[in-house]
Amino acid sequence: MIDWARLPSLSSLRAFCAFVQTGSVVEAGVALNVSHAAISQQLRSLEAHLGAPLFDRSSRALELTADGRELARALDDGFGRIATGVEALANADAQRPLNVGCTPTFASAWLMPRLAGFQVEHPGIDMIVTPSPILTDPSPGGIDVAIRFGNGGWAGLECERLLASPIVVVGAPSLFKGNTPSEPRDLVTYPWLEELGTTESSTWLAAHGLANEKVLSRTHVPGNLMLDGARNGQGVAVSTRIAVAEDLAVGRLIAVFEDRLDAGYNLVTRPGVQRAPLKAFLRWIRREAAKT
Amino acid sequence: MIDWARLPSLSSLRAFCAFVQTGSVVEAGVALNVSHAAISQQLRSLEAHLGAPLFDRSSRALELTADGRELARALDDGFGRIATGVEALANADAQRPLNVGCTPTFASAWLMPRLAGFQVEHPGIDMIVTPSPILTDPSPGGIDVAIRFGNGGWAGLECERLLASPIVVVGAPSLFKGNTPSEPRDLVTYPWLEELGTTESSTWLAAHGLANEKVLSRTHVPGNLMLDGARNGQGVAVSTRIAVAEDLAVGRLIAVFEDRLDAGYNLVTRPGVQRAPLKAFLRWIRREAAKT
DNA sequence: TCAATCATGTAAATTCACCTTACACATTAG
DNA sequence: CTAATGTGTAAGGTGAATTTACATGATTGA
Repeated sequence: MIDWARLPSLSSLRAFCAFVQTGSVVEAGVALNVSHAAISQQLRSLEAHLGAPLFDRSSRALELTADGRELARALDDGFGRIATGVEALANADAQRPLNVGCTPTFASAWLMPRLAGFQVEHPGIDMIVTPSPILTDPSPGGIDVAIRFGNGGWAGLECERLLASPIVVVGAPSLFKGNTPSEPRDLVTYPWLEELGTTESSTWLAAHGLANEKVLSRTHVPGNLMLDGARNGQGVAVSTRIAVAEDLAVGRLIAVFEDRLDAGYNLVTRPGVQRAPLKAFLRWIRREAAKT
Repeated sequence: MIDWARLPSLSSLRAFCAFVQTGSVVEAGVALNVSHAAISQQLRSLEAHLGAPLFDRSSRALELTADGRELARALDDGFGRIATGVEALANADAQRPLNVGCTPTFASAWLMPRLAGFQVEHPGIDMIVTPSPILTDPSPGGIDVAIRFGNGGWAGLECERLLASPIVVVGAPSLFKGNTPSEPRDLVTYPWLEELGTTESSTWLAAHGLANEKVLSRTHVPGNLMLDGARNGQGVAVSTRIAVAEDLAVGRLIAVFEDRLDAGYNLVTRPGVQRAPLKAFLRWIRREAAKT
């Protein structure tokens, strides 16, 4: 264990190290971006603290004493190791891929089509998109940012609205055969599709006073298949307007109900420091969202 | 060459290192003798500077991330090396013997008899006394302090009056046979003794208007033998009152002339920092001189 | 040999990084 | 549940470090 109290001020050690490396008080000042006077005083205070002369001041140019050279070696080693460690961290940090968590639906409908643009802008940053229907929290070394649907309120996380998007219930035109449901209750006569691990359909039904109704059928499918199924007319699905925007536009799906709630997709991050790649991604995705 | 601009503040690195070693913010504060809040802020600023999360703050006790552990290793190594270097220097410095330069006469007459007292007070400090008739300057790694006769004015050195002492011309009673000289001129009829390498006799004669007088004889002897010769009645010698005090007191020598000049012995040191053993010696010798 | 230049030293004023204080809040233990 | 413990944050204070301005002494070149 290091006895910090016995160490001289780190500034003075740094000044000494810089002086040794540059060979002059003036240049050491340049290296540390301070005036030569600052260096001069630090060197003096270092000598005073150690109680040993480090320089032979008999000529104009300072020369190291034997003691001084010994200390110089130690400092060069020590600070060198520290600098290396810090650099390594900065690099490792920049290179670890950026991990984005979101729902499979959002990933395929909104994120993936745009992601190429980000990678063109930031060729150095590798990415992992982790689609998962369940809420996975950002964690150090894991997910950097999650894109979640909802209206915030996740404890211990920072949340920022990315895109407002109403919840919609969709189905293929072939499913309704021109007989579009007009009441939520009408939907219980249709088969339902639901993402594995979620209960969005129940939640939606409950929100519309149909908590105890039994629907025709419920099919749980892996996330990315839910909308595929809906497009094929296999049932109705609860989704978000954003996720099905394209399908609605080309008429592949019909939105039979749309909730005007203050909900949407959010950027969810850990509070505190954000590493550089994450910051770049957040800047980019905010801009993309604003384009919509 | 280290790129100092890229390094985070050394204080924050130190705080992080202390935190790792102690395992808690509070204890790190204790180790560095600051408040826990100071540590907390430093850690935060370090994370911000590096742009990488170093801690998992999900529970109360901070836990290091993988990045954090890596940095911790680097810092522990680096600061460890630095601390070792500094310690080594402090020790080496304290152990190198203290080197005192003075004239042989002063050494044997004044310094050596008292030196035992110093070594009793400071058993850890080894000493070298380097008697030399010529002026040897204090230098790093060499003489720590010189004790010189004169009245100052040595360029580039610090000078402090230790003992006032007139110059005296002495001879053995047997030499004068009761016929003590009363005029400086009378002395040219006696044989002279002089320290090897010095010209004190000529200086003294010149100072008394006898520059061109030829004396009976001049014998140059190694320093410590000059007074021995004088005691044996082999001639007159120029010395200082201090150096012959004992001889005068017991009547072994007679001071035939005494100059009342502002001269005496001085402590001559290099300006700047003084290592611990030197400081102790200076304190001691000032006290000894004051006793006289 | 003399000024001109260059490198370092010093003093005093200033600034800003760092610290303390004080309070808040969360977690763990009893 | 309350108390004890550990960390976070804000605001304000302080001193270490820095700058500025000038001095000194060495070196260089005319």
